[in-house]
Amino acid sequence: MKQVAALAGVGIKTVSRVLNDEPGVADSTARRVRAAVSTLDYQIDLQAGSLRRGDGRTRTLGLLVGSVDNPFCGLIHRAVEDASLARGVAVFASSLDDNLEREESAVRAFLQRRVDGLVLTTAHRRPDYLRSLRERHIPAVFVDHRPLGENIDAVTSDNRQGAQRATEHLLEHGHRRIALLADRGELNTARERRRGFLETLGRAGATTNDATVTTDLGDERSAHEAAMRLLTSSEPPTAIFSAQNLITIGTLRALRETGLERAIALIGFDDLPLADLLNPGVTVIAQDPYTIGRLAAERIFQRLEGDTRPSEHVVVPTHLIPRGSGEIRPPSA
Amino acid sequence: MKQVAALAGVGIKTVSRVLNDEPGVADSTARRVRAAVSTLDYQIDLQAGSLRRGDGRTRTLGLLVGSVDNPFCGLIHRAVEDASLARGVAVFASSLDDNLEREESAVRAFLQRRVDGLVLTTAHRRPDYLRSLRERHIPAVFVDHRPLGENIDAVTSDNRQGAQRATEHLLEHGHRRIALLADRGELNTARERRRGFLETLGRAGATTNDATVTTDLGDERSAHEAAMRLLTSSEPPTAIFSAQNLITIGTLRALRETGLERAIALIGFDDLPLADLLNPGVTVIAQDPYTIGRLAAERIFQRLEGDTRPSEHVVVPTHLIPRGSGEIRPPSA
DNA sequence: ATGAAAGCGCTAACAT
DNA sequence: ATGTTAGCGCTTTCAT
Repeated sequence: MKQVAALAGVGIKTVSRVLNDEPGVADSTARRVRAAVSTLDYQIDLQAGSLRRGDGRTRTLGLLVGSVDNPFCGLIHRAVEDASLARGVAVFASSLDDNLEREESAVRAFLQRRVDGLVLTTAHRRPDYLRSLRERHIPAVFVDHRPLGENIDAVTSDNRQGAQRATEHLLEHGHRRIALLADRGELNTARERRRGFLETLGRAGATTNDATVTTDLGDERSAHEAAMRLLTSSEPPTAIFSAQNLITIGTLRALRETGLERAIALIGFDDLPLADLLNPGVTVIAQDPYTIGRLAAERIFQRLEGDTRPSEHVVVPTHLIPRGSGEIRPPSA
Repeated sequence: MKQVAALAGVGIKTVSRVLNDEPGVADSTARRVRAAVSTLDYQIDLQAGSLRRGDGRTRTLGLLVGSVDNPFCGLIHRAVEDASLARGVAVFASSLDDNLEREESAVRAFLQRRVDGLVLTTAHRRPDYLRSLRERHIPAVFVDHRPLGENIDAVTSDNRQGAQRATEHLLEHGHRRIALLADRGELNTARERRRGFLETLGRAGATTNDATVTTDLGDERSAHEAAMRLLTSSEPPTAIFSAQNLITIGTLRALRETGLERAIALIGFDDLPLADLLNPGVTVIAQDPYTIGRLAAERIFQRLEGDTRPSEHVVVPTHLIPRGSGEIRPPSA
């Protein structure tokens, strides 16, 4: 900046003013400064600026999602990016992998780089770093998974209602023996979905014995194994509710292998690309990850602009997309 | 840091030494410092440090990919993240959207934040910012799309060879009237794939008239329209080579709508999730985005460690995955 | 083994 | 309208 000032024949504060579009610079001066910037191919150092700036802002956000190579997370990421780009804010992205330590170190890395705010998915029930964030007045919004406790901004899908809807749909189509294949039990999304499932069954007067609940399915492979066990058992269910993306895929493969894809109903939580082109099409409870990310980013920026309203848990509705697999009726019906 | 020093009863340089694991601090002193850090919940400011540090490194990388919500890009991103995490480096991620201006401003945003290196996908043939990067000695590696010119590190798929392989596969199965549905012509990946396609046809003695080439298909919708036009024409092809992800999906929908999915062969460039569960399964030329990202990140870190070997274009092989759609024979055969 | 002082590139505050 | 000076939080350099 000193060099630019020298070349333009002005003081460095004038260069700073021009580059930050501050008022009080004559047009002719501004032009000379811009010419010098261009000649020297100068780029301002935002980091150095943030060190001295009144608000201390780095124009940087930290984003922690399940994994950056997961389509659901990709859309959240894209929404956060879109909202940030419009405000000249850059986004650090990291993957969580449902790993408690990874989460801690990712948040630490963000703090050490002085991000202005955080959009976080958490694997913790009560993350330790929440206190640090509050002390530093760094706004955080949780997406997808939400920690316990009050006073926390969060945006999630309506997991319970989505699971209810799926279960009702299967009941309406005559099923009574429905199996749930669910994610790791510590995750609150998984718990909410299981609760919605069991409550709906209970309300319909189905005994719990009618339902087989398998939890702690962490990946496609374990879901596949669990589904195979179910399908080859002496009393297989007439319908399956797979409460997560990868679990749905594992189940689909098992159905295909056993040739039961037209005999046993399936509804999956979360949409899959190409789900409509399969035969039968896969009925799903679709989430809206872009909206989740957008709302989370908007909340962060509101907080950064001084919004001090009480924190809020925003619940984004899901919707059922019937495509065939969820409309299969049980044999007896 | 001053507060930590005061609490621990040492000078601030000693705190700095402890936090950076520099030698020359007595064990007992280090313990006192760490206790103070913990009491005050202090996190070092890496940005401020980089301002004064000899190498000026920010421990930050910029990543620009097609779009962060694209599964291909997600895997590149994940690979770059994995390599960076191991080195204590954080990653800024941005989406390109095949937009020239967006690319320029993303790179500018990275430079203003003083990233140590860049992993870039480009929509330009000759990006202007290359000069700036060289002047600043900021290493950059291009992934997927590569700019023209020498002296550029890049990691891409073997687009030409992959297209050759797809075309040969269709020829071997008896096809002579093969249509190519391709991406925007400016993209060098698209050009390479078209070249591989046409060369292979030529070598087989097929006249160019036998091939219908449609280019500039930017998204799923336009691909769908082009495929519908092709399939409902008076002389439809007996096989289609769709040279990109979204184009394959658009083509699949068109085949499904016209009921021709078992009559006309299809090979897609780039794998699709669930492609094996469709009926028929979708034969593809699979790329290896994780490897592309991993090699790119490794190259960046080599450069940062002082490697000055000549730059290199690393070509990652593709492989054909036969699943049914590509093995359909033409009616006459 | 430890600390004091200078300075990285910028912006705030206060000149002029 | 423009410039000067101090100082953000750290690391470097050089003392002790």
